[in-house]
Amino acid sequence: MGESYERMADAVLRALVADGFEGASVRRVAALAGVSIGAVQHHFPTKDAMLGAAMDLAADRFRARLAERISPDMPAAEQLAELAAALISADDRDVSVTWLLRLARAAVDEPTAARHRADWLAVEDLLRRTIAAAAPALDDRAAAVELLALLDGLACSVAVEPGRVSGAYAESIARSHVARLLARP
Amino acid sequence: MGESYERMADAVLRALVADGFEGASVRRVAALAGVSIGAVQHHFPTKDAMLGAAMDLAADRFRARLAERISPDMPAAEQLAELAAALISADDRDVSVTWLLRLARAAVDEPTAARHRADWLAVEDLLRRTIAAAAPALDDRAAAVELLALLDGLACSVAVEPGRVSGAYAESIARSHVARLLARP
Amino acid sequence: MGESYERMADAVLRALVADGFEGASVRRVAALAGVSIGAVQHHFPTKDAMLGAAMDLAADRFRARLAERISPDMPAAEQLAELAAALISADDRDVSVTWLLRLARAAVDEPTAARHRADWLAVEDLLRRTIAAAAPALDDRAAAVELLALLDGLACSVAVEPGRVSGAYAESIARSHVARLLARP
Amino acid sequence: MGESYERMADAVLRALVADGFEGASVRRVAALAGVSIGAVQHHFPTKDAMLGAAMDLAADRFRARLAERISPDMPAAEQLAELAAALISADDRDVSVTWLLRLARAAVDEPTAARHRADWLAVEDLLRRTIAAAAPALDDRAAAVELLALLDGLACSVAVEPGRVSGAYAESIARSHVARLLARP
DNA sequence: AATGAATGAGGATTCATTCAT
DNA sequence: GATGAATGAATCCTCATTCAT
Repeated sequence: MGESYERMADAVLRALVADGFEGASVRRVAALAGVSIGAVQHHFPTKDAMLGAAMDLAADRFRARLAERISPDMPAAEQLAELAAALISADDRDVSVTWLLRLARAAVDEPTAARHRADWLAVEDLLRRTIAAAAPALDDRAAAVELLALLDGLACSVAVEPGRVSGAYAESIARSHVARLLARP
Repeated sequence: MGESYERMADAVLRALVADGFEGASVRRVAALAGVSIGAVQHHFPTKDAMLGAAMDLAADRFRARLAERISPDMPAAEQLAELAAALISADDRDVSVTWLLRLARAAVDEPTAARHRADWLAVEDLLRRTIAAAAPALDDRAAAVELLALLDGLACSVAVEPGRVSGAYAESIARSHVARLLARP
Repeated sequence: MGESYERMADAVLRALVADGFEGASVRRVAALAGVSIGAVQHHFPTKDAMLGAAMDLAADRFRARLAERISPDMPAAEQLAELAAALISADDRDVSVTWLLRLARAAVDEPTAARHRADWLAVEDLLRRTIAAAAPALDDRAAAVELLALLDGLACSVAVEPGRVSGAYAESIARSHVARLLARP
Repeated sequence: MGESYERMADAVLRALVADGFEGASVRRVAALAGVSIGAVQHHFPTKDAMLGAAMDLAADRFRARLAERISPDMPAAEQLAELAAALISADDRDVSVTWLLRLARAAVDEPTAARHRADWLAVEDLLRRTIAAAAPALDDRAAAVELLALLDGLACSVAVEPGRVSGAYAESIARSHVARLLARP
């Protein structure tokens, strides 16, 4: 991809996390990356492409984090707990803020919504399969939807209100939820 | 307040829900409300005032909805279930989208964050008190935080991915969660 | 219309005549009119509107010129000769250059083409009626098309090659053509 | 010259005819020719060179057309009629539009004007000599200027208003004009 | 001969805001 | 209470051009 490409994508992410979509102007990104405006637009022909690259970068980082934590050799129950903890993204504000910004944009921008739907369908599916493996008797669909919604909500709380809900507290709640879920009769 | 004031505030809300903060320009609001630009700025001296009015309008509508559903005479358990159902805002996309937009903005804008924190602290408190009344043996803090996060997540899902999570499905999940919560040993 | 509106439209015309469409940028027009960029765009929301206003201004000036020269009391033959002389626009380079620029734009821009066609159909019609009045035996259609094409060509020559075809020479050619036309057996 | 050179020059012509000078950007030409931007600029170091190549190409095509139609063995009267018909360029919109674009540019750009003047002086001269050969008694200068202006005007009409003046109608008018010219007492 | 990165100026347009009416 | 003129900064984007490969 080239060195400066990544520096630019990272600059977009920083601008996004610092000031939201309003702050992610081509000018500011160029300044943050230390390149010319034209250079930014050479790599990202349109602003949507620029934002998309930032979203992809955040997704990549999130997936890398996930791969670090979870291995296929773990018991399914443990995998589920780790998955839950990872989805809160408590330790990486960049990822959680970017995700939240994309979520809000998805509510008012159809292309973003399409990508968000595809991603979240995949995450729901992953949760379902893991739940089914760990507790075959459950209604895996309902359990997955509930768990994913809970994790989304917790991620929002940690990102915006760390004073009310700390990352550690959110993680403990998520782990309790998973434990209770797998213990259901 | 005047008739045109409300028409303008409603226009802000519509612009916000249609296109997010980027679409809520003074121009567009004036066009949507069918008044001149100057008229909008006569009532909302600054853009922040304009957005604030929209947020207040959304909050008012949400509170009205809540008051319709819940009466102090209900049993606490029933109050909790109704509260949960209401917080999903499944039947009023305007409210849920506006709330989501404000949430995302709170992640990158401190004044917005301050107002959001105050509101959500109050909601958590309301949930805690209701939970404490309905099931005194529980850890009301943890239960309230978990429930609120779940409802936030469900509201997001319904607003952005109604195909994956319908309003009715979200409500059934919320009611099951409350039922399980109150049934804990 | 307002005083500054006319000053702006005139500035557009000057920019157009000085440098063609490439020179008629909003920036330059604002500078030429001595107003801010925003002021220009307050009156001309889009660049096409700006150019259209300039075209209209040129058309107005041309019509005023025409009205000065021709009165309904003149004999039809004299009217035709005056009309021909006026259509060369030999004495107003602004008008002839603007007309030529619009003609070229009409070749590659459909909206401009539509307006040009409507105008020239009307001019052809005026010529036909005048020819029919002055020399009823002629094929007025063919005579009008030929005369109009000749005048267009002469106007181009005078505007671009005054050294080869002076305004006076062009007018004498046009008058000879009209005289020969009306003398046809 | 190379194969790709011609493909590029042709792409410039197509871009020019499709959208005028504004559409003839290096980018668009590269896209139309299916080559890289750098490739275009390798052959045409500057944009003016690129436009010049397109003009030359159009001139070449026009000259080829002329050579097809006219031979030195024809009677002068016939040569004149064929010359007139060819100058309308009724059957090659690319040529007539390119010529019209250059004409308009000549009105506001001195270098273009210089080239246009040289070309048109040559054409006038050719017409004069042919007229002098066919009808020695005429004022060849005036006749040539009038004929050339008529043909220019007809070419414009056919290029921009084919609905009002078809190519065939323009040609018949031109031929009548020549016939009348040569029949003058 | 051809490519693509990089530049920086300039394009039109939208924006929130001020002010006089 | 309402209007519309005016401002100037900021928006994204396209442009022609240079340079290293």
